[in-house]
Parts: sequence; C-alpha cells; structure tokens
Amino acid sequence: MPAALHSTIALLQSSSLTSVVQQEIERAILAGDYAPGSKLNEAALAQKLGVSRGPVREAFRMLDEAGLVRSEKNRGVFVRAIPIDEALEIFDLRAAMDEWVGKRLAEGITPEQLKELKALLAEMDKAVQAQDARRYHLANLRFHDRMVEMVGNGKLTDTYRRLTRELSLFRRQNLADSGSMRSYLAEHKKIVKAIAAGDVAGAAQAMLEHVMQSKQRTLANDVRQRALAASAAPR
Amino acid sequence: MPAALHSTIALLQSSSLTSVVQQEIERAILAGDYAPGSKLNEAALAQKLGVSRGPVREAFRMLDEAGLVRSEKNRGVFVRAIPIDEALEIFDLRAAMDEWVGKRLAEGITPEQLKELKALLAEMDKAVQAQDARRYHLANLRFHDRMVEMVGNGKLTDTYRRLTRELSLFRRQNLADSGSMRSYLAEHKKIVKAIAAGDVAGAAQAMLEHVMQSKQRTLANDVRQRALAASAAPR
DNA sequence: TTTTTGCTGATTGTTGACAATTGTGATTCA
DNA sequence: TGAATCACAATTGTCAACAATCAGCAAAAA
Repeated sequence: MPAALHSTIALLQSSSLTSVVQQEIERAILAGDYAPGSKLNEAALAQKLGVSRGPVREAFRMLDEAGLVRSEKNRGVFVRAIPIDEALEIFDLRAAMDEWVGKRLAEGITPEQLKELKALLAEMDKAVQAQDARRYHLANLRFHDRMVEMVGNGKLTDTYRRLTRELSLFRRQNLADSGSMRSYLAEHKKIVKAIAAGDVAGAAQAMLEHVMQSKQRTLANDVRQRALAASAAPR
Repeated sequence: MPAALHSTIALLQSSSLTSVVQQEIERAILAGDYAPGSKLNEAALAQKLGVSRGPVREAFRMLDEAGLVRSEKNRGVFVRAIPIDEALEIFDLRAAMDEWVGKRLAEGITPEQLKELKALLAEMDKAVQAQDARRYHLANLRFHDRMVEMVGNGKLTDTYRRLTRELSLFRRQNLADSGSMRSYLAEHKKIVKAIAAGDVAGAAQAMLEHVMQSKQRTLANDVRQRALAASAAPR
C-alpha cells in the first residue's frame, strides 16, 4: 500500500470535524491570530470554517480544558491571557522538570542523541550569527523539546508541552535581542557539555540556571513593558 | 444579601449542563462506577442524566482532554485504562515533582502548615492502628495533596492533581495492607521530620524515596496480579 | 444631569432530527 | 465447513431550529 494512501486513510479515520476545528483554532491562537483576551464567536468561527456550531462548541471545550481559552457561561469563550504571576509559576515548574531532564540525560544519553543536540546547538549558533531572532527562537524550542523527549517519559513530554503551550500565551514574548541570544547560547552549550561529560549534578545545575535566567529576563521585560504602557497611557 | 442566596446565584451562573454532566461522569469514573476500558454510551448517559446528547458530547471532549477517557471516531468513548508502563512513568514524574515539593517546604514551611501536616500524620496513625485501609488511603491522598498545595504554585498543584487523577485509573489499586501502611507511615514521618528541621536535601531525598517505594510496590503488585490472572485463566 | 426601567438585537445553551458509519448475524457460495 | 457478502439495527457525527440570556441603548423618572 502506498504511504500516501495510508496516511490519507489514517487522517480520515482520526479526524472528525471537531478535531480539525480544534487544531485550527489552536493553531490560530498560538500563531497570534487571536490576541489573548479577545472573544471567539461561535457562529462566526463556524461559518468561517464551513461547519455548524456543534463541532466548534466541542472544540471550545477541549481548548478550555487544555488551558488555551476560558469559557464564561452565557458570555462566550475568550483566548486566555496568562498573567505574569502564572507565567512565573510555569517557569518555576519547568525549572524543576528541566533539572530532572538534565540529570537523566547526563546519566544515559546515547551518542546519536548527543549528536542531535550538538546539531541544534550549531543551528542556534548560525541563527545568532545571522541575527535571525525568529530562527533562533524555533531552534531553541526544538532544543528543549527534544531534550525532554529524549528522557523517554511520555507523561513528562505531554506535561512539558502543555506548559510550553500555555506559556506561549503570555503576552507575545518579544524575541530575544542579540545580547540575550548570545548568553542563552552559552548556557545551552554549558548544558550540553555537562550532559556529554556525564556530569549529573552539573547538568541539573546548568538546566536550572538556564530556566531561571529565562524567568528573570521575562520578568524584567514585563516590568519594562508595564512601565512603558503606563507612561504611554496615563490615566 | 444572604450568603446562601449569593452562592446559589454563583452556582447557577457557573454551571451549564455541560459542566454538571462533566463533573458527574468524572465522579462516576473515579468512583469506579465505570471500569477502565468500558464504553460510555452517549444516548444512554444523556437519558440517565435527563439531558440531550449535546452536553454529554461536550463533556466527553473535556474528559478526553483531561485524559480520563479516550475517544475513537465513529466508535465512541471509553474509560481510559492506564497501562502499567504509563503508571510507572507517572510515578517517575511525580517523584521529580515531589522532590521539589520537599525542597521548597523544607525551605519555607510555616508553623501552621507544619502543624497541619502533623495532624494528618496523626490521622494516618490512627487509621493504621484501626487497620482501616480506606481511611488511611484518604488521609494519605490529603497529606500529599496538601504538601503540594503548600508550595503555593498553582500550576504545580493543577499538574500534580491531573497526574494523580490519571493514576487512579490504573487498575483499582488494592488498598495497602497493614504492613505497607506501617512502612509508608514511617516514610511520611521521615519526610515531615526533615521538613520541620529545614533539612532541604533530606526532605527531597525522603520524598523521592517514598514515591519510588510506592512505585516499586505498585509494580510488584501488578506482576503478582498478572501472574494470578494468567494462572486463573490459562488460554 | 443622573439613575432606573424596559425594549431590542445579538449570542450562547439546548434540543431533536437526519446522515453516516460501524458491528453483527444471517445468507450465500466455494 | 469456512470464508465472503449483504442487510439491518445500533450508535455516533453533524446540522438547523428553538429557548434562554446578555449587552447596549433609548426613554422615563428622580
């Protein structure tokens, strides 16, 4: 059987309208098409996607449970806006997980996996040299996601991704400037180095510091943006 | 305004049929009314709850996303059966979280919180002496849940509870026998002692060991039950 | 002017009906 | 006998209509 046909069949079998709608809305939200806090209109979305309101409502329930939207009875659903407090909580939780990831990888990473991480390092290096923040951002996400995956614990992977998705709803993280990119890259290299050396404590420590660094930068950024907004629109 | 009226209004405002149905099905699943793997019939459930199929379907989507049921297109939804591998994964992930919880509590638990944990220890002690496994089980759940809550990280609490809920779908964990209860209790006391002493490393270690102990017992139990089932129903 | 009351359009909540798919058992054919 | 095929009942997927609720605005009252 041709692979294309096989995948087509699999697609048709798995995809109800609800799941397609759910994926599309999720994509749109994560792409920033709908700003955090904005309202999602059932009928309008249904019409736009060419389906009735039923599947849209079911998709809304899934997205609600996933934490991407919040639903108010008789008022509608809104794209969730993650407040700074919650974002910081997520960073702390991720730090605990990443610390564990560092330990586990330092204990038993395979040569192939190590090679892959180094390739991702190289990709980030190129992005930094090209001053391409977008490219760096994507490679960075891949880097962390792959490390988590490499631990081989599916529940960890699910949980981590869930948190990452939610965090991406925290006001459009401005992409890192050139300086940040460089320091992050150095931290990444330190992580991989410790893992490669089998330095369990060192890898854990490097991971922890890296996440905490991100947290601090996010916080500082938020304070700065708040101040900016306050001065731009004084009451 | 009377408090009773106020809460009634709040209830009516928050509870759509979907959310009521969702909570009821979740309750029933966790209570074991529907065995893992069993099929949930949309129409039957709707009739039983006195609503139409719409809200039931929406509740299904929520429960699916929460990991309590799995949904197969055109075939229906089934109560999720957590395989042993996944249960073990959850234990590992929880271990990493609990380790963190131990650290954080050892760093900054308040006297009131410590008192509360000791009260829960006393309750478990009583349950052990009364040989009341059910009572012990409940106190045990409360003990761990409260410790997680005390860290003060809402995302951690959500994530932890989510994992605990899923784990409760792993074939009806036979309640601990008297021997297990005693050793668990000793471990709990060790945890609280380290936390009270502000021994960060010790609390983390005690938490880790405790979860790993639970994991090992669960695994051993599973192997035993499998062997039993295999001998009882040879092909 | 300020507040309150009563409409009105828009939107969500819920339902019942219809279409599509699956599983099952009878039936046919090799 | 056994495998393949075909109808039929049961169940899920989807839709459109109806009911309930809400937000905004205009008119009336204070």
